[in-house]
Amino acid sequence: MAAVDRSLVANLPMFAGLSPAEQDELLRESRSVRYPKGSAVFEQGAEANRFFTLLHGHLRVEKTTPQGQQSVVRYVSAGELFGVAQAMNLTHYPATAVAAVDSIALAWPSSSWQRLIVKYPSLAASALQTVGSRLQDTQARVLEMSNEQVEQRVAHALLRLAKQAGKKVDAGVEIDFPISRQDVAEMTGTTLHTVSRILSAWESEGLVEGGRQRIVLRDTYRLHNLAEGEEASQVHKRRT
Amino acid sequence: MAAVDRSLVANLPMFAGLSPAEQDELLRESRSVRYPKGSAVFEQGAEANRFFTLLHGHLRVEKTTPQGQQSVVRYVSAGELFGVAQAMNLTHYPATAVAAVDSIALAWPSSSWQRLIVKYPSLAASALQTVGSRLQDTQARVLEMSNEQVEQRVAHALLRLAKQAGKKVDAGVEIDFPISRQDVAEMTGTTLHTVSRILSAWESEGLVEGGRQRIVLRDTYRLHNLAEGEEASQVHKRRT
DNA sequence: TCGCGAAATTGCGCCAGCGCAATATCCAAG
DNA sequence: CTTGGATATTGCGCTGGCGCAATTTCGCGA
Repeated sequence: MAAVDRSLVANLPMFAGLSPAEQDELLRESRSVRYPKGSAVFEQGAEANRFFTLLHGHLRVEKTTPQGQQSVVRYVSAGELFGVAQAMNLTHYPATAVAAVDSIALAWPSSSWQRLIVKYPSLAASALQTVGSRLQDTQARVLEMSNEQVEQRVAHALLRLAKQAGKKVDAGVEIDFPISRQDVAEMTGTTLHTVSRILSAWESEGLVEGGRQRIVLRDTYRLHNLAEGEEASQVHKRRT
Repeated sequence: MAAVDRSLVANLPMFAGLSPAEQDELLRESRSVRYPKGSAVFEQGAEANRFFTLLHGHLRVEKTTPQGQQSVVRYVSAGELFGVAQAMNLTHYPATAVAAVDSIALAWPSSSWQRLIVKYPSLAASALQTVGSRLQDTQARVLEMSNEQVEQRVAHALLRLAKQAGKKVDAGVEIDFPISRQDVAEMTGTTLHTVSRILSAWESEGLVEGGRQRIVLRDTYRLHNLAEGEEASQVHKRRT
């Protein structure tokens, strides 16, 4: 597809440790693809015939149980390697990736994976690290869900989102893509109702600023305290 | 240490795809270490200076939060590669591994990892697959904790344990290592009280058979139903 | 064999958070 | 501008499962 210049990708993790010539060659095997907001990059259960690096935008990765319940697994930001199912010996994608905003990704055929990692061992290292840090994150989430109250989990989730995709604005740090209360609920294992209540309470305390599909963190310090359980906020105590 | 014969390890995942000579060489770089029941193979936060393959026994991998709450991350069974923190670019172990029974592991110095994966690319593939399937498991757990009731989660946990470390006995399938109610609670994100209540209820329905640090599944079929939420058991309805 | 400590059981009361439902608000399409 | 659908807010009642605590059971070491 559209030719992508090496300079655009040279500092992506996936291309780290490769010579310019090698980077060019790797690039030549890829196609760049545009994904309009709301479209799926791949679907859970579909054959895993490509792997990707996100050049621009944000993806929401979600998983649906056989019973039909959905959860947001994570968000992918620009630069990340994703869809490497094949590398873990999965023949099918274990989740669905949907563009949260208009996005662009580089795609390689999965069939090249074996050949590529032999030729460029740093690719395997890159993948291992990607998968490893995802494992860390996911385990952290399990710990949170085991040991923390809903309010703390929501605080953690927002802080993580802000870190990963935060944009500085006057009011504070804004999550750089549209995200609904429902999405946050699916990330934290609760309901949109509870998330809405919590955010409303926080808003009235000046911790965050809400909006339709929009969240701005105004006081990350206090949110941090909340996340660590150092102080409970007043969600349930009605103002008198 | 004690010389380990190639024939003992040839069919471990880690040694798959290597020639006998290569297997021997890999073996020569390792030491085999005995871990008596209750002893730690490595501790969370310690420098990750070795990686392992478990030859015999079972390990419990647990993680403690800064606030001091503990969770059981998983159990390691014989044959598995573990402690590969270094491969994911972690300098310290993210969790503690404790021998649930007397166990034996092969240990390599982490410093060899880089050299070994260059020499034996199949090692990287092996690690990638190990980490990948752990990621799948962990994500499955997140889904469970988001969408399922405690009872279903406990059922899932037991079934997974039985699959991984089940020993057939007359009464059914027994988990092949000592496991307390507390352990199950820490795997499912609940309290030992609740687990105890659930197991008691199940016992009186003939689903399982309990004991001190001992669980036998008697009716995996009905447990499966429970796990999938097809039928709720009668934990709370007292018999009249 | 006894005694101690870990493991397990069980009753009771409470409350965080869910389910339900009504309403409000916003955005995009026509 | 209007309409319809998605998104968000909020009140109310209920309950699953936790916290607390008393008691029992079991296995191990002396």
